[in-house]
Amino acid sequence: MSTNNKIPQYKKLYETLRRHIISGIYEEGSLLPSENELCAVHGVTRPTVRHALETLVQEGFIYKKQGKGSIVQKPPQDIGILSISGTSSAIGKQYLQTQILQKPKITAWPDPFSFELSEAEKDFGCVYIERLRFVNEQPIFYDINHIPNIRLSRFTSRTLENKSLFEVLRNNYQIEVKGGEQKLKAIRATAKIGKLLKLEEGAPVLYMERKLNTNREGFHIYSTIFFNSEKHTIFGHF
Amino acid sequence: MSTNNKIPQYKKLYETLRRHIISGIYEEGSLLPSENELCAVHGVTRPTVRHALETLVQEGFIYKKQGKGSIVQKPPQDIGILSISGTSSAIGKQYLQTQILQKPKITAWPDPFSFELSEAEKDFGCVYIERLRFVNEQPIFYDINHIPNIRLSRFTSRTLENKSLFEVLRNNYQIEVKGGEQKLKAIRATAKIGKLLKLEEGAPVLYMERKLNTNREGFHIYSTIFFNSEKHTIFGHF
DNA sequence: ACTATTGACTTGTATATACAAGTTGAATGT
DNA sequence: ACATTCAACTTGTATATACAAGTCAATAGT
Repeated sequence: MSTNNKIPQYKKLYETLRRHIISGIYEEGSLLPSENELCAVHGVTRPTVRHALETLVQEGFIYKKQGKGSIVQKPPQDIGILSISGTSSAIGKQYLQTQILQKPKITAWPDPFSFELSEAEKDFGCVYIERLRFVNEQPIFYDINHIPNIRLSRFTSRTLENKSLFEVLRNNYQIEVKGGEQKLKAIRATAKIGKLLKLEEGAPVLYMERKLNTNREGFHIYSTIFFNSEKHTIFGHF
Repeated sequence: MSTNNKIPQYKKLYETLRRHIISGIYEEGSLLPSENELCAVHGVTRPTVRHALETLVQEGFIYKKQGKGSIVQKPPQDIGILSISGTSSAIGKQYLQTQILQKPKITAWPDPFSFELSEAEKDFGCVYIERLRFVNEQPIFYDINHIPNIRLSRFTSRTLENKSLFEVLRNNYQIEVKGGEQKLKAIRATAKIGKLLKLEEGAPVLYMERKLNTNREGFHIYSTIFFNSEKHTIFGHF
């Protein structure tokens, strides 16, 4: 079979439930099957089921209530990461467009680099991507990404247009973002940033640098983000 | 006894280990006793010990490595919440001073309020606190806090000067912050904000609104923060 | 002197079971 | 008609056990 049996059962169950929640099989606010039902259906014991559910709780897909059950939540965009909350209306994916300014390109790490790199990361060089995102045709989000070039075959030829970078990494390379750290600042737009985000020079811009951890040890995603917060807000769960 | 036995064992063990880590009994990078040792010492079984350790992992106090053990990390300031990272040097608590602009004061909720309130929260009114924080005598952090006035007896008479609000809530009211959501913006300093943070009017200021969840259901902490990011950065884990 | 293997540790996954505690709706009693 | 009790669910906590898999140092073999 294609889905290897080396994957632990609790993780398989987690993946299944996660897929179901994302695909909308369970309505927001509705109950998941009870733990005992899940045991019966998937042929595992309750601790295993609970392990899977705990992971879903951690990532915000469900919350639990004793005596009641596991309640499905509106799936967050990403774990603890960002979503954009507009002043006008909720931003569905249809309104968010992504333009690739720099296609994935293999290069050396910038020197100096804002974060400290592990040895493995230094040795392999990195993949570099620049994107500009639009909400209702207005540029609001300019991000520069550095990803270590470790076991990312054919990554540079993948198209990221209007796709989530995280989803590509997850689906094609089994890389999952697990958390990370970030630095935040409010800065004045430089001429370049102002031009990209259609702001006058000197306008306040939200600036962030982030280092994201993944399930691959020593493999981190580094992003620098410039955000036009004139009409929109960055919204995050944690 | 004073420590009630209704507290689950895994939680007692968690509290104990947490206290030990914070007090510095375990050096950063060193190993915690193995799971089996902890079983023997505390008279519980491995799943119980593992439950306690999982909680510590989630909160960033330790991380685990299969075959090796549980490794102690530099305790984070708070769960997923903020710390301040200076340009000059690491900021120890000795350099961070807090001035209370508005002592805890019982009042009605502002109307309108940035976040939606639960019924219970609306009914009870709130406690209002304003603080200004200094790093090396420079003001960098102005925060406005609203806390629902539910079972917070004698809170208004407590002194918060140079104490963590979270620690007071945790130690005196058993309220633990569990996560939350936030909105981020970069704005121009108004006259008032500029004066408080010693910035010229119009200078970029990092603005955030946050709603923090706690272990008390329906009890949230609401904060509005203005941050002077001229020389410092907000640093956060998630 | 160097390499490979073994064994004793560690954490990770999983089973089977039991009872406590919170929720809910149906049955019961007034 | 209404309130109370109760039974059948739910998740929460905990025990006891087993084996898999990763780490590391001592041991044995060359």
